[in-house]
Order: sequence, then C-alpha cells, then structure tokens
Amino acid sequence: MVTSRRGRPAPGSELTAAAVVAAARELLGEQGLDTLSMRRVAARLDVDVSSLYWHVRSKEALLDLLADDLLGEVRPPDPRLPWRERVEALLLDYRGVLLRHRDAARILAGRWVLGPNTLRALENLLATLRSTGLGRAESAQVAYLLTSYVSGFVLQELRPMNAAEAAGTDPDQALDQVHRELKALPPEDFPHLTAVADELTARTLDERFRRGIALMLNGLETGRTSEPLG
Amino acid sequence: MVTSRRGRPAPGSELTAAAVVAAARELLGEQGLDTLSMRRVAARLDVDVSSLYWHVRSKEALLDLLADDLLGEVRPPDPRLPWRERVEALLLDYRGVLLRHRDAARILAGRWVLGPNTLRALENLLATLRSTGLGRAESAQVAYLLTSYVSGFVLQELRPMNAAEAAGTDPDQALDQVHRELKALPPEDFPHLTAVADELTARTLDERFRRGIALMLNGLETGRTSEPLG
DNA sequence: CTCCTGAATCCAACAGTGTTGGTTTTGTAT
DNA sequence: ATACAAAACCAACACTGTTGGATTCAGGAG
Repeated sequence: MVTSRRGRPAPGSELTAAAVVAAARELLGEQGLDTLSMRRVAARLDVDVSSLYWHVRSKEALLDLLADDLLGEVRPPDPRLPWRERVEALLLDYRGVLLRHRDAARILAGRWVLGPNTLRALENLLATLRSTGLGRAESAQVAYLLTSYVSGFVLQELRPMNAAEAAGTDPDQALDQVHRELKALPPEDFPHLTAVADELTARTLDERFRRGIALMLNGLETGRTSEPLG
Repeated sequence: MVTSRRGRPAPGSELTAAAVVAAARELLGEQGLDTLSMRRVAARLDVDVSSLYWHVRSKEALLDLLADDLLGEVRPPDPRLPWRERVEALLLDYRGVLLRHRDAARILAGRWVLGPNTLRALENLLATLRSTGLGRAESAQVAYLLTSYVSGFVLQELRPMNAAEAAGTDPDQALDQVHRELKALPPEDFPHLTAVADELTARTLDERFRRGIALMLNGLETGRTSEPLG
C-alpha cells in the first residue's frame, strides 16, 4: 500500500531548494532552456508543480539560484601565476562554464546574481586586478568591462547553436548557411563583409577569445603608463 | 453596415510584414518585451492572431525582423573623422539604440540577424577598421570583439532596469538595494568587493563605456607595433 | 495520551502563450 | 461567369507560470 504523499514528509525525504536547483540543472543539460518549465522540474522530482513554490519564489528566482550554482565551477586561479595569466585563467574558466552547460550563457546574460559563488568569483577577479597596482575605481571598472566582454562574446558565439537547436538542425549546417548567405551578398554593396565571410563564420573561437583578452590587457598597460584610467 | 473583414482585403488596406514589425515595435516601447505577445500585436492591428502567421513565420522570426529594424537607427559615421572617433561614434550609436528602446538589448543579445540594416552597420564597422591598415582577418576579429563588448556591456548595464520592471519597483531603488547588500557583506571574506560597492553600482556608465572602447583601441595600436594580431 | 500548530505537500483552476488545420471570403485573371 | 488563390478568420491544442485552498502529518504542549 502506497502511503499518501500529502502532508508533512518523512524527514530526510524533504524537498529542498538545492534539490530543485539540481533537478533544474540536470534538465537544462539534457533538454536546454527552452523546454525548461516548472512542471518538468517538478515531474523529475516526482512532485507536484505547486510544491516547488514553497521552496522557490518564482521561476525567475530559480534561474537566479541556478546561475549562481553554475558559477560555482569557476575555480580561483593559482596565486603563483603572474597577474595577466591569473586574469586570463579566471576568464577562460568563466567562458568554460558558459560553453560546458547548455544555455548557461543565456541564463547568466545580464544577471546580477549576488549568490555566494558569484561573489567569490568577483572577489577573486578584483583581488587579481588590485594586485597589479590598479586603484579601487579602476579595478571595479575593468572587472565590469571584462565580464561584459566574456558574456557578450559567448552569447554571440553560441548563437548558431541556439538557432540550430530551435530549428532542430545541425549547428554546423547553420554556420554554413550563414557563410553562404554572406558570400551571396552583392560585393559592390558589401565589399568588406563578403571578403571576411570565412573569418566571421570560423569555428576556432578559442584563439579569438584569448586575443580579445590580450587586447584589453595590453590597453590596460599602455593606458596606465600614458594617462590614468580612473 | 460593417463589411466582413474576412477574405481578400481591399488593396491598400492589406496587412504587411512591415506593419506587423511596426506594431510590435510600438508595443515594445510601451509595454516591454515580457508582455509582447503575438495576440497583443494582432490586437493592435485589429486583426486575428492567426493572420500574423501569413506574413511572419513565427514569433522568433518577428523578433529577428524587429532586431534589424531597430539597428536601422545606427547612422554611418562621418568619414572625415579620424578612425578612432569613427569607431567610437559607431559603437556609441549602437549602444544608444540599445538604451533608447526598451528591452532592445535583450532582443538583440546574441542574435545574428543578417538583415539589411545589420549588414550595413557591420560593413561600416569593417570598412573603418580596414582603413586603419588592419588586415582582413584582424578586422573581422576585432569587429566581433567590439560588438561582443557592446552587447554584453549594455545587457549588464540594463539589468537593474529589467529587474525593477519585473518587480514593479523603481530602478534606482533596485540599485540601492544591490549597493546595500554589497556593503553588508563580511569585509573579512570580501575585502575588495565591499570596498568597490560604490563604483559597481555607479549610475554614470557612459564614461565607463567609453573607457572600455578606448582600452581596446589602445590595445589594438600597441598590439600592432609589437606583435601582429592575426 | 491528546490536542494543536504549522510545515510541506497536493488538487484544481486561471489567464495567458505560440502555433496550426480548416474554413471562408473576395479581388483578379481568364 | 467561373476558376483560382491570396489573405483573412474561427476554433482548438498543448502548454506555460502562478495562486488559493484543502489536506495531511510530525513534533511539541498540556
């Protein structure tokens, strides 16, 4: 005989906010953000939808928790490394998380989480920047700058994936399609665009990402010697 | 007597894709993205929902069209300006569009539109970069870099607005709330974070945005003299 | 042991969403 | 006049996030 699942649950079998986040995270990895609904999360936990709202204020709040949970994978960089490599490691780690987990970029885009993991990562970034001799204000601004860059970059980088996923086709085909459309433009109207179609649809984005960081850090060093940033 | 609105409409009173986009655009400005539904767009045009699908494949396709429509406001920069100012003007214009139209940043984030206006803006950016002596590949990569930065920056910049809007509160109060939470963190765990709470929640983002661009362009110039970018 | 409180769950419903298949009207070309 | 097809409508489907209210039950008070 199956006991009613209603009422106060046996201790140890309680639903928790962490369990809800974990279920959402699994579902995200398997099916993506577009099909991630409260009802599906509840179904995975073998629980009614409405029960979720006891532990989580809203879907948006759940996504906040999920975002911070994902950022927990960003590891603090080895303090023995020189500062440039530390910054690079941190940002590469950040991008790694966004690439590793399906739709993580879309979830984290423009979200101010203020969860423990996010705060820790930010503190690490700030500490690294300060250790270069940068002032308080400059460090804050450069941190803002760098994180903007990373999320913007990955968001753009993953667009073909998302589009293909939504259309149920192959991401490579989607990129080829974009490439073909660019090549098919009238060269007299778009001379430069048609000329760089190859580069714009290139698959090797790791290098491009690293160069972007290098560019900014170069600018940071030259900016410091010529005119102060803050 | 009102004639039936069914069937083939009188020429001149036809619904067009452009009209659908225009209605969506108006609705976006008045109510924001979250309440922008196909049914509301149809209602504004005094038309049934299903009629929209004759002119537009899906809501996602409509947002694509809308995105390109918005980017039509980006003006080509004055060719007499020096290249740095031309790049800056283009990117400031881009950001201006994202700030001017409610939720435009969320719509454009990570979207590869390939519409006429987007292509024109991209061609302009590429032309400006090429005019500095940068090679094909480098120009493409730097363009990718810069646009990533802009969309990421504005997305982050507008987060408090979106959050406040969703909660039905004031954006300023939301920022103050973040500021208070940062200040309330234990300083022994987050020494740098608590120290820069003011800067992180500052209202003056124009300057920060400009400095970010300057940083990258600085890095671009130094990178060219020391080691080639491509 | 009994009674009560309150935590944690379920049920049912609401208002709204994007999308589609089928039907109907009607201008235009034959 | 008749056929055609463009462009609209109606009705429905399967789904969404969220809430109010009923329900159950573990643990503490007497």
